[in-house]
Amino acid sequence: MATAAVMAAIPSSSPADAAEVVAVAVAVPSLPQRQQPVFVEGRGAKLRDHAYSRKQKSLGLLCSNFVALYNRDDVESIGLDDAARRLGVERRRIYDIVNVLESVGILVRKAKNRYSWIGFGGVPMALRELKERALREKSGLAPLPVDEPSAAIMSDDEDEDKMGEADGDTESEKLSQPVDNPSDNKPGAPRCRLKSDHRKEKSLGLLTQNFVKLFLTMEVDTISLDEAAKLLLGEGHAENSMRTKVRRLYDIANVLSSLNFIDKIQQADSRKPAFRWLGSAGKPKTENGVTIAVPPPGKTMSNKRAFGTELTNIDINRSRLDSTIPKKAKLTQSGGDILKNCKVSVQKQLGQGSKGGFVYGPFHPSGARKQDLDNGNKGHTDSVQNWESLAASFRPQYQNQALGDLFAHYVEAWKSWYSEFAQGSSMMQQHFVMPVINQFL
DNA sequence: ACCTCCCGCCAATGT
DNA sequence: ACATTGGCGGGAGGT
Repeated sequence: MATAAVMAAIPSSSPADAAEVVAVAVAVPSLPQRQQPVFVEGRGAKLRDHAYSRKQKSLGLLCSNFVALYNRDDVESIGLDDAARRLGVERRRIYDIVNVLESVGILVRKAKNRYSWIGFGGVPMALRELKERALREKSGLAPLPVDEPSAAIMSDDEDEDKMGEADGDTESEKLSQPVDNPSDNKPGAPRCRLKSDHRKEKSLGLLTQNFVKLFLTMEVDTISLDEAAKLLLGEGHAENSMRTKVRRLYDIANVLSSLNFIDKIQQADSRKPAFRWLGSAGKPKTENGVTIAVPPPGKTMSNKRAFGTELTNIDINRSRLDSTIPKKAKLTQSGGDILKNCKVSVQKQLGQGSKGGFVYGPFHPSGARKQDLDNGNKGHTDSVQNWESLAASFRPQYQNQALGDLFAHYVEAWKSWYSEFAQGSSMMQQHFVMPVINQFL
């Protein structure tokens, strides 16, 4: 029975598809050689010319290709089918990629089968959001309701369900246990939106966010996957669910790794592999994951990552920008378009001056050119670069009238978007969204 | 032998 | 009823 799966694994893609993949890879300006799609020689010989290698199918590589394919000025909405076809993978895999990209703000779901490319510029805000939420949860403060909008970032604390598990196996529950969400139980909880969100509680997107939260709030910037799994899961370690959780974390780690959010390292002592958050020191990854030391200047192993720590240096005064928040607007068509257009314009604007001068910051997409630091005026952008400065560097560019106009819409879109899941606690948007946006205006 | 983690079945959701 | 999404874990590749 199960053999069918095994058999199917090999063929998987028709020669035509393979060709397409190659084409994409080649077409991409400069994919760092570390994850060249086509062939991974893997220094160990043993791979016959025709050999099938899972490395060629890794989520990380797929993510790199995905980014390389869509991280450009003219991308508009992304169709899942199209993506799958062009990348030569089954649809299922696209969901994996898209889910984590969305949870870190690089994409937004626009509609069924449709996503909008936000780009790396959307990351700072998403992470800030995440961190805030994480800290809030940590301090036991109200969990910020939030929900839905395709957007990511939904609350949830140490999702722990299914602790107990007493006695032997009995995996009885499974799809039973209405369980709703234990989280979100503040006094006078306005509304329990459970609705059997049970499924969502385990979504890859949520898990991704929780994983990232770990880095954003931990004192150390390194963690092994099973430590993470242990944390993310209650301590009610159900050896079984633990294994599954770790599997998922591997998936996530691989794509985050390909985005350079994190990288795999060898824990100094225990030899145990672990992942390190590359907060503000994005450096091109090397060959095959495992970083070759060369920590950027000022980077020390146990040095606590202070990413986004200074998110408070942003003034809270929200200038005019009347807060009418007209309607809800789910950031569907119109909203998304505005957003997209704005992004395109901005990038265009920024890019025109010095080609390749656009800085992605620490999370420099692996597919982007790496000599983008050549513009001397910025100085050494590498180590100093962090999202805050990235945001700051944007400001001067927006003095342009037309852009300013565009931004008004942009702001509007974000406002309504955020108000959507900030319903109830509008303070959130004042604390984060507004300040950030104000910076731009 | 253990670590990684791809693959695709099939249930939950959405239209 | 059909189409999308995507949890899940078997089990094979990698080391």
